[in-house]
Order: sequence, then C-alpha cells, then structure tokens
Amino acid sequence: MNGPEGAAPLAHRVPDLGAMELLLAVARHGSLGRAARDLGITQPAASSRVRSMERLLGVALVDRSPRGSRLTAEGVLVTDWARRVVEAAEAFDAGAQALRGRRDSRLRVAASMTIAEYLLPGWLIALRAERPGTAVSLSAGNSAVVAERLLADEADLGFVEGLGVPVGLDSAVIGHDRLVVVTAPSHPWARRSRPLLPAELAATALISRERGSGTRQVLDAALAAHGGLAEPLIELASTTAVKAAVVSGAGPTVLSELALGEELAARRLVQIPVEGVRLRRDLRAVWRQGPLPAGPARDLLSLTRPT
Amino acid sequence: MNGPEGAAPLAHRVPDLGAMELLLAVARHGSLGRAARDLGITQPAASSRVRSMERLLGVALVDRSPRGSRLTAEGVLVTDWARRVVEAAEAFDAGAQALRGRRDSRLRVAASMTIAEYLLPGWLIALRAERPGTAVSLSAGNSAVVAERLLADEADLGFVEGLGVPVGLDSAVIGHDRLVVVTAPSHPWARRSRPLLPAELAATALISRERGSGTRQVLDAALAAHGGLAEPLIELASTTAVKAAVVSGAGPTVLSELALGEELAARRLVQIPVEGVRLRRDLRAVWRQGPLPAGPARDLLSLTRPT
DNA sequence: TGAGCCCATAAACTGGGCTTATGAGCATGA
DNA sequence: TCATGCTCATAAGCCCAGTTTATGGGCTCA
Repeated sequence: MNGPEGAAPLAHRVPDLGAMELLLAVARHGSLGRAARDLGITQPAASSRVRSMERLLGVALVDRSPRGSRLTAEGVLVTDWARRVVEAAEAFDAGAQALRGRRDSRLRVAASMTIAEYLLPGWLIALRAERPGTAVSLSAGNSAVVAERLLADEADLGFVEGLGVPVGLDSAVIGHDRLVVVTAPSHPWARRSRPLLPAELAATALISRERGSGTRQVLDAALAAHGGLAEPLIELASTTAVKAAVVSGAGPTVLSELALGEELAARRLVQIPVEGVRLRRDLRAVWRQGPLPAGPARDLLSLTRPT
Repeated sequence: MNGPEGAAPLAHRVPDLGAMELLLAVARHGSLGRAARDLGITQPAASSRVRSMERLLGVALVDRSPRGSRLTAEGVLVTDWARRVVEAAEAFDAGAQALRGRRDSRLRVAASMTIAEYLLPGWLIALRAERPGTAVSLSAGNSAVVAERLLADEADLGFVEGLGVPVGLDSAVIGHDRLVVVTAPSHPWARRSRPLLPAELAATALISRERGSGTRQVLDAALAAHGGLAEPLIELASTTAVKAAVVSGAGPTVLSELALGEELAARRLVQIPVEGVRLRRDLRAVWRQGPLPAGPARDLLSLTRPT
C-alpha cells in the first residue's frame, strides 16, 4: 500500500512540518531571523532548527551571511518539495477545521466522499482567502445522504457526483470527472498500441468497488449498450484498497481520475485509452429547490464554477 | 504565497507526520496495537497518540472495540487527507535521499529543475519499489549543466525539457509538458467566452521568468510567427514568485502545467484556452551518445517511458 | 566608530512522546 | 466455567528535541 518502507518510519527521515514551514519562511524572507519572527519563535530556535534539518538531510540548504540567508541550489529543490508537503497539510487543516465545525457554522456543506476528499479542501482554502471568518462545517456521505441533509435544512450547500439530481433539489454543474481504465504497468493492456474497445472492457473482470458506489453506477450505465459489465474479479470497500490491488498487479479497474493523480505521475499505474465510450460524469453543486443560495453558500459556489 | 495564515503556525494545528503515518497504519491493520508494532512503537504510545490527535482535531477518528479499531466516517476522510500529506512527504524523502547521494552512487542523475521538482521524486519512489537498494544521486540544473555533467561522466542519465537535444547526447522523449496561460480568477481573460488568439497573447505584457528559462524559450519560439513576445510586465527569478504575483492579480503568465496542479484545483488560478498555438514541449531523457544505458539507468529510463 | 542588521553558541527549562507495568472488556474453546 | 488471547486504557517515570534567554562576533552603512 504505502510500499514496504525502508525500515525506519518516514517521520524519522523527514523534517517535521514546522521545520518545512520554517524553510519556506526563510526562502520568503531571505533571513533566518525574520523567518523566526514570522513564525513566532526566536532567532536561535530557527537557526538550530535549520541546522538540524541540514544534519538530517545531509545537505546544506541555506547560505548564511552577515547580510542574510539565501537558499543553496539544493535548498531551492528541497524547499519546493517541502512546499508540496505543506500545501497538503494546509488542505488537511482546512478539511479538519470544517469537519470540527458545529451546527451553528455560517456555512454547512454536505459533500460526496470523492469531492470531500479531493476538491473541497482546496475550495475551503480559497474561500478562507476571500472570505476569512466564514465558519464552515462539513459532512460527507453519498448522494442520498447529501440530499437528505439539504432537505432537512441541516446543510446549506451540497456537492454530488453521479448520474441524476435527487428530487427536491436544484443544481449546477461545476465540473467533470472522467473515469479512466488503469492497470499496473506490467499488465498486458499497458502494452497495447490501440485503444481498448468498449466490448473488451465490458467483457473483462475488473477489480471493483462494492455495488452501489457512484463510480460503478456510471460504468454500468456506459457499458450497458456493450453487453453490460462482467462480474467483478474482486469487490473491495474503499478506493484505496482498489488502487492497492491494482498496483500489485491483480487486474484492471476503472476509477475517477481525481483519485489517480499520484499513482499515474509515479507510473505505479498506467492509464489505458478506451474508444467510443463517454466515461464522464458531472460534478454538481446542489441546494434546496428555489433561488440560488445567498451569503456564504453563494461565495463557495462561485469559487467552484469552472470559469 | 502561503497565504497569511490564521495566527498559529500550521504545525500546531495539524498532527505531525508520525501521527498521520500511525493513522494510516491503523486504517490498514484495523487495530491500534498492530499499527503500533508496524511502526516499531508500543501499543500505549499508539493509543495515546491517536487520542491526542483526536483532541487536536476535535473529532473522533477511531471506533475502539475489544475486537479492534475501525475508522469512523470522519476518520476515513481525515485519513484520506493525511494520506496525501504522507505521500508528499515520501516524495520529499525520495528526493532528499537522492540529493544526499554521493558520487559513488550506482545511479547518478542530472535533471532540469522542473523535472527534478515535479516528476523525479515519483520516479524514484517507483524505482525503489522495483529495485530496492539502488543508490541514486541527483543534481539539478538547466539543460547546459545537465549536458556538461553527462559529458564529463559525472552523471549516468539526464532529464531535460526544452527545444533541442544538446550536442553529444542521445535522447528519448519520455513525455510532454503543456504550457498554459493562467491568470487570477478576477482577470478579464477569465471571463472570456472565446479562446485567446496567439496574436493577443503575443501582444500582452506577461509576468515572466527571467530570460533564458526553458519556459520562456518555448514561448518565444511558438509566438515568433505571431509578432513575437511582448516585453514582460515583470521578470521574476522563480516559478514560485511568478505564481504568487499572478495569484495576487498582477497579470497573466504562461507556465508549465506541471507547476500548476494545486493552484488550478483550488481555483487560485484559472487556465485560459489559447487557439492555434502548440504550447507543448518534449520531456526527454538524455545520455552520452552511444548505446542505450544499461543497469540502473536503464531501470529508471524504463519507468519513465510513457507506456 | 557606533548603530543596526545579520548569524552562532551556550546553558537551562519544558513538555510531548516514549517505555514499562498493569488492568479491564470481550471472544473463543476446552 | 474458566483459561487464553486478543483488544484497548491508564499510570508513572524517563528522555530528548525544541525552546528561551543571554551573549558574542561579523559585516555594512551613516
């Protein structure tokens, strides 16, 4: 899953988040002391922390001079990698804050798991930048749960992916989500020179989410005209488990491209082109039937509009 | 840049990497005790750490029972967010290890900054999974530096993005990189209904990297037929600085899509379609003229091949 | 030449996270 | 019914990483 790591836990081989934040601050300010002030610690603390980071990594990160500190060439690279960790942590933070949010939050959001996992944290960061002080609460569930919460006035705005709009709700398409066929790089399909035909896909036993998942519904519908979906090879409960099985070579699957960023980039999985099927679903914002939402819900909605 | 945060540093609002790793292990194993063993700590340590994570986040993450522990609904979501942080940290680790690598490493890689920053860590993780024990050393620089290191036999394999292949080297295209026009969401271009014309782009003053960057070369060449690139609005030294300026609304820029993942997803930046120009550049692996590399270099090369 | 930046070092404090030791709850099977 | 074996929680004590305060040295500029 996370790969059989090299003995020592990751946390012992990598600087902690505070150190990475500090490194970014040093890059921004060009000075250890100012970076320290920015983070609310003293200059010696920053100095020692950067030093221990350099010791841990075995690389000089910062060129110190009496006129300030600049990153070394290696430091620039390390800082860029650190920035990605910190950004992921910011998304975590934004999500976690919304999860903690209570019923009296100014904006109560209900979202499908996929959207809550991959898209919502980014939107919340953007919302915080534009409208700081908007308290957001988040609950996640499938389309039915989202609809229920909206209709019961337990949520102001919802997000769902899937085929239809639940009754009693109005909606706006805010984006699209392609489903893609993926296999391990060692799978025969990875070496095909021609796109997969829908009938071939339909006839193949896939590693699959359990019946009822949104992904599976869309796939079923798209392949109905091509003989219907074959019985799954295995059914697994979570997207993560599906990915792990595919990576280990157990077989092909179909997943949202949102769930595949990392795996495709690192070529742990490869995407198999398919011809003649629209494996695409709408991502929708939904709200109680009536006028477009106002206030904080409107703010968030306008952030998520494609253009 | 990182946004003016809400007072307390991120590191105090977010569990540390060790805690996130632990949470992933609990999700994998379904038991605090087994997760603890997996990470080489004792069960009480794991128990207390999960508890303090729940206290910090204000959310119950784990359902404890005498038969094991399962994630709560909120725990699943938090774990997914944590997984992304841990993955970014793994990429950091892979990159940092390569940076520390000495001259006697079995595989010496030289790469352009863009590739070293965004793609190489993922490849290194994949390489470690397939060929554990391959010691990799990394040095980063522009195309000229990469070529120089290869020709001086200080590197076994190089990666460059750009227009031509330096003399004395053989190469293989391993992927592509689209350059995209982006602005802040508030920019007038973000509300255009029709694609931008090349001549319009050429006539507009952009926020730009300094002369000599690969991105700028490609852009120059692509727009030569449309009147040539206008004088930049500002020239900045790093991609990060360019992005920050664009986000703050200073003007449009053209950047590699590799550098834009996070910003586009969170709609801090929006992509402006352009018609009739191929803003695309090859990503190439390069090596000293002669036969395809063998050994570890071959292993890495085959990982990076598109298919 | 002194003021004002920069950074490094030293010593002392603190607390979070660890371990060891123990106990309680629930299943399973003799 | 009672022992075994898994689960997790609690308590007490240790240790070290990261902190602060206090100090000093280097460079630049007025």
